[in-house]
Parts: sequence; C-alpha cells; structure tokens
Amino acid sequence: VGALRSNRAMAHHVAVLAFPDAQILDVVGPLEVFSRTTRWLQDTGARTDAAYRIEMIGLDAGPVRTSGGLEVTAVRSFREMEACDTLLVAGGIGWEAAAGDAEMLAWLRRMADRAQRFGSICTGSLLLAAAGLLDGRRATTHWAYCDRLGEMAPGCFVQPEAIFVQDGKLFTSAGVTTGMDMALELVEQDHGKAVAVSVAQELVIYRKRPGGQAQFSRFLEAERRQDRLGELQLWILDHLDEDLPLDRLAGAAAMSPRHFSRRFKDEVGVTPAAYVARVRLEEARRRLESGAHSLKDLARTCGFADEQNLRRAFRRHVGVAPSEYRERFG
DNA sequence: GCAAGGAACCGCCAAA
DNA sequence: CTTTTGGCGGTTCCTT
Repeated sequence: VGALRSNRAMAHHVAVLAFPDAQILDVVGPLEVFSRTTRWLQDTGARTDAAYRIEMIGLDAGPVRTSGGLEVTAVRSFREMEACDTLLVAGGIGWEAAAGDAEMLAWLRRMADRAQRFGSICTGSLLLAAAGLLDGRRATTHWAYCDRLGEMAPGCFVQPEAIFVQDGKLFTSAGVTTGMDMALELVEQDHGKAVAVSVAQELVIYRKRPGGQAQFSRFLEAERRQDRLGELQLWILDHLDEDLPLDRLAGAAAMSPRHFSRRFKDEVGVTPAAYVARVRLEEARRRLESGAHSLKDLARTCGFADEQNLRRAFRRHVGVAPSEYRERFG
C-alpha cells in the first residue's frame, strides 16, 4: 500500500491512518477506490493531471500488523505529515489502544482543521470522538459501536441507520466495506457521477448502496451496456438539471422519436419519460438522505420545474412528503 | 383539488 | 417475404 503513490504534484493528497490491529479492509478499500479512479481518469484521458496521490500512514513508519494478521507497510509516521487534502482514519479492534495516544489525538485535531475534508471508516469514528471532533455533528460508525459512540461524544448526533454520513467536511462511514461506498461518494463529489459510476462498475460495487430503505439501484444494470442507449443513460445522469423531453433524448441518441421510444422501452424496460422521472426522484431522495438542501435547490439540481412539482412527484412515487422523508432518513 | 392544455405513449400502417 | 424504421392520431397521464 505504501508503494502505491503517484508522483504528480497537482494530485489531491489522500491519507489513511492505520494503527496497530486496524481492520485491513478499512485501509485498503478506500485507497483502492481512489487509485482505481486515478487510473481510470488517466487511461481515458479525461484528465491529464492525476486525480489522487494516496498514502497510508502509521503511528510509526514501518510494518503495521492488522487485526487479521496481515501486514501493511507505512512509509511514514503521522508525525512526519503536516498536511493533506483528505484524511481518513481506519477502524479496527486496535482503536481503543490508539485512542489513548494523546499526541495522535492532538495531531488529528490539527489535521481536521487544515484538511479539505476528513473522516473515518468503521470504528475510526471512535478516535475522532476521542479527539473531540464529533461534538455537535452528525456521524455514524459500525452498528455494534453506535451506543459507545454516543457515550464517548455526547454532543454527537449518531445516525445508526446510515451507510455513511456527511456533515460539512466531516465524513464517517459504518462498518468495514462501507468505507468504499463513502470513498465513491468523495470521488463523485470530485469528478462527477459518470466517473463514480464507471469506477463502481469496475469494482462491482454499488455507487450508492441501498440504505435502510430498499430501493432500486440504477447502477450495475443497463448502463454497463456499451451501446448508444447505455451511453445515453449515463448522459442523462450528467444532465439531470436540464429539461429532458423525448425529442431531445431521441436526438442525443441519433434516432427518430418513435424509434427511440420503442427501442428504449425494449432495452431498458421502462419508457424514456418514466426512466427520467425515476432517476430524478432517486437523485432527490439520495440528496435528502445526505442532509440539508433547500427544496428549491433540490428541485433545480434534479430537474424539476419548481418545488411544487418536486413535492407532488415525490409524494406520488415515494409516498411521503420530501420534508417528512428528510426528517426520517436524512 | 380542479379544469385546461400539453407531452408521452402505443397501436397501426407504410416505406425502406 | 421478413425485419427495421418512421409517421399519424387517439388515449392517457402529467403539468400548469
């Protein structure tokens, strides 16, 4: 892991802290997502400057034995790092011992202040709590430790249902593999939906795993097809904030409206307008889950004419009002 | 919640 | 002759 580093100076610097007896997937999972993204961006020529420079750091430089007995090697200690763009703290059964390291906690506070964003995977949240970084903020952790998190950080609003939680520049994720889901979200915020979808497909994971509420995922299904309609579906994701009438979609797919309509229904299973409506709804729902947006904002970015329209469509398909949904699941 | 207007859908037929 | 594509118009659903 320590060797997986890009040399580009412009790269966004991502660091993951691994203490002894950390959970190896917490460390490697997110790093894999970032490195895949970097490679994908370079291979496709979408960006010439590198996306991410990734690094794993330890309490000390050298081998770190993880909870499963596997070892990863830290190139340097956290003491040698003054700044990075994104800092993530891994979880694992070693968190308790690590939480007693006052020097490291003080360093975490400094980094949290300086970094563009910071966060944790799994029980890494408990280290952030120990550092006093979760007071007054929304956060989550492994389900078995949510109570403990509440005790350690009484001012923290624990979200036990969430896969991951964003509160401003703080990102916390639930157990182990959810670190990859969270990393994908960071990738999406940096590079857009299309990139996140491609990386998710390559890794065969959901870009956004269905959370507590069962919901369909539009990924890993139709979009992986390499035909014109598959491309169009990706294109729709990137133009959700615009008007997408049938004629325009047909034009984008280079077909007559009638033919396009027929083919789309055959290939995708739903009619074009129904598909667009579904994707808009799902995007609105996703954003409501991830926190505070004004309905006006939400309506605009998801392609609804106004808030009234969003409200009506939301009630029709989801069954509850957006505000109520946000209260329950946001 | 309602009426008016518009967009989408789909069966049908014809041309390629 | 079969398959693919495009246009027309009635009906339904959605937005205003």
